[in-house]
Amino acid sequence: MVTLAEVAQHAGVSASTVSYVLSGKRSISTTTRQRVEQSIRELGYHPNAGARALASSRSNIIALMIPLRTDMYVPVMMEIAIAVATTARLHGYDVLLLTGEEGPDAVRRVTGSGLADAMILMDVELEDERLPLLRQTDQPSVLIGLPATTSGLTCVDLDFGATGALCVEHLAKLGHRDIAVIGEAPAVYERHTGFAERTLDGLRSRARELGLRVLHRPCEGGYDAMTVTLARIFDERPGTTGFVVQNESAVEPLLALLRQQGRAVPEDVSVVAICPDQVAVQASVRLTSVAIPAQEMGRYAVEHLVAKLDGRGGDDVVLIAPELTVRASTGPAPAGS
Amino acid sequence: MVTLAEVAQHAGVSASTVSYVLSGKRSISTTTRQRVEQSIRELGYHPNAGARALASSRSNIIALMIPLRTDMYVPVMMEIAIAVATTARLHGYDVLLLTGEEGPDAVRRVTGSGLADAMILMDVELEDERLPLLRQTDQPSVLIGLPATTSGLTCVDLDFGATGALCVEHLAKLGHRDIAVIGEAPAVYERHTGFAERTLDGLRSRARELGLRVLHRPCEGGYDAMTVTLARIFDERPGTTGFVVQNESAVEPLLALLRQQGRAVPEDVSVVAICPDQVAVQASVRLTSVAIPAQEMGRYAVEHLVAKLDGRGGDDVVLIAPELTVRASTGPAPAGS
DNA sequence: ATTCGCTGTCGAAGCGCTTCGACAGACTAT
DNA sequence: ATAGTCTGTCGAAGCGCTTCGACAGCGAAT
Repeated sequence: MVTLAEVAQHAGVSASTVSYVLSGKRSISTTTRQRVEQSIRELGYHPNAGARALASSRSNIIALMIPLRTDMYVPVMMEIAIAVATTARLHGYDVLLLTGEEGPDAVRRVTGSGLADAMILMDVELEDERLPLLRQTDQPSVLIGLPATTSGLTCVDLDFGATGALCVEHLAKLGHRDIAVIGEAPAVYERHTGFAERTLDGLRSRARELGLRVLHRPCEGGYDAMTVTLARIFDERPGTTGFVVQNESAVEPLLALLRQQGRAVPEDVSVVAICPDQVAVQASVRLTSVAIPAQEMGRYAVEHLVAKLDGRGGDDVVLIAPELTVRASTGPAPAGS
Repeated sequence: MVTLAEVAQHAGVSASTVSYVLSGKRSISTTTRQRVEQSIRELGYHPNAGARALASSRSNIIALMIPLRTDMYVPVMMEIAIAVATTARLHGYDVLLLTGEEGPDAVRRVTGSGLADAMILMDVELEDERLPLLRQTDQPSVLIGLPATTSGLTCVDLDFGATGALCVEHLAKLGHRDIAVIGEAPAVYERHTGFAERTLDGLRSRARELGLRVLHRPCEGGYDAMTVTLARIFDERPGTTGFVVQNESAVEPLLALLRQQGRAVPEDVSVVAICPDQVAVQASVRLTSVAIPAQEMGRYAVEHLVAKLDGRGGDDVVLIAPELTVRASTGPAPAGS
């Protein structure tokens, strides 16, 4: 293992000079710099991460806490994780992967040990146990998601309220009057993750303004659950022609069942989904959808943290404006309805 | 930030004693141990990761290199990542998330800087550029996947050869004679990731022994590609009654198209998939499938590394035996065929 | 010619921990 | 009673780096 001292000796300078070449924190003459850089290359030197962290009290690592559950939003989480890792590298940071399993203890461990300089938390609940710890520590953090109170915190999320409103507006514009919302599994509402409620609130209040009727049904994914849910919906509101789906594992079952019942999409029934673009494009009908901006959230989170670690920027709640992409699953409401 | 020295002072012992309490590397009297542990709790002490890494040349971190691509096997990769993170924590390790983007440089960086004690590599190609580096370094590593030559390496993977054979055996036992294999996208074969070829080889040679006919067609996911592929298959082999699908994004399109063409599953046509259980269960027909043992691979990789870091165990190639779960998509071949 | 302020370099201290050798004291075996 | 063996604890060295203050050398300003 090559050390700073060896590089220094090889280049005929002192260790501190090499360090300054590396960090750029003091000016170094061009000739010296080149000589040092040459030595670094020749010897294949890599600074020791531990020593660096100890001396500078900076680990150049960002911790990313992902939910343990793999039953929901897997592609979204993956996309966020990859965006975080990629963006972090761009700024010279590495990413430590934590699972939600450890809960608040993980936060304590990371802040206490100096393992990471900052944290990104996903799957934030309204009254998340980790929040008090984040507020106490002076280590920067970003939440992906929105808790009940955000004072002293930095958050980024899709504006789910606006998303709900946007979906219903689109359907209204096409002449649909009776809207059904296929929501997340009941467990999601019980866990108080917030985004599902926010979507619903935004959707309902816009629907009220536009004079639409809304029926909301939580739904586990899969064919069996969807069969029951759909039957109930058409029972209660036979005139339903617009669907908003927020559960990606309900999308394909819904389409299959509608087909099976002889209801054509989009001629008889329109469907808007809130899901990653990939799901929308790969479905059996290309879905009009509002995408979940996973990449953008991941990138924003890292960039905010980097800025904060550099002494720039403050707390901040960013709600990303939803964008609705029209594809093949929505069309004018049928004349007879 | 609380340091070892402060704990030592608080407990009225020397710093080294506290260190030995923490590591258990020397015997400590019960009374002293308890006093120290008490102080640790009272002060909320967490050892500084950097200092520890520097002094012990052990970071207690395992690096996990995941592919950057999010177009394939996302749930599998996520499951592996989570299994790795969870298992690692169980053994006192944390996980550093690297993307494949950096390629061999990432390997150099990690081994050179002592950022991690060991690495797990996913998405291994037959002639992977990272392999020479792994062979050089004395840092333990595990590949998830199988390169062309495995000498001096540790690998774990599903036994895709046996998987192919198992699928074809199952169909043969049910009386199917004409089998079509829906493979991965052509790009996968060109990238030489190996598993697709191995599946095919195993499948073909078992089919030959059993006297079955096999037609193999690579296939991009999605409905349009599947439509073309399926048409060609029934064109060339109208008597095809058994399908083996290795591309999870082709599964649902295939089922939909078969339904649409009036071919009932499993009465007219049987389908075996090679995919995560979750996909198999959530499909519109519950699929007979061979699962990809993501958790098991992740866990094995970590446990092997931990053993190696503790000075136990050596190089080793582990191929996990496939298990076929019979669900609702396979049945006896139709009488007339 | 003297002073001043740069620029570029060096030496040394110290970050918080692990680990090695030393050793006091309590036992056991002779 | 003596030597030998443990057990439990301590002090000190050092891991490889960053960073602070010091300072030599130089050109610009007086």
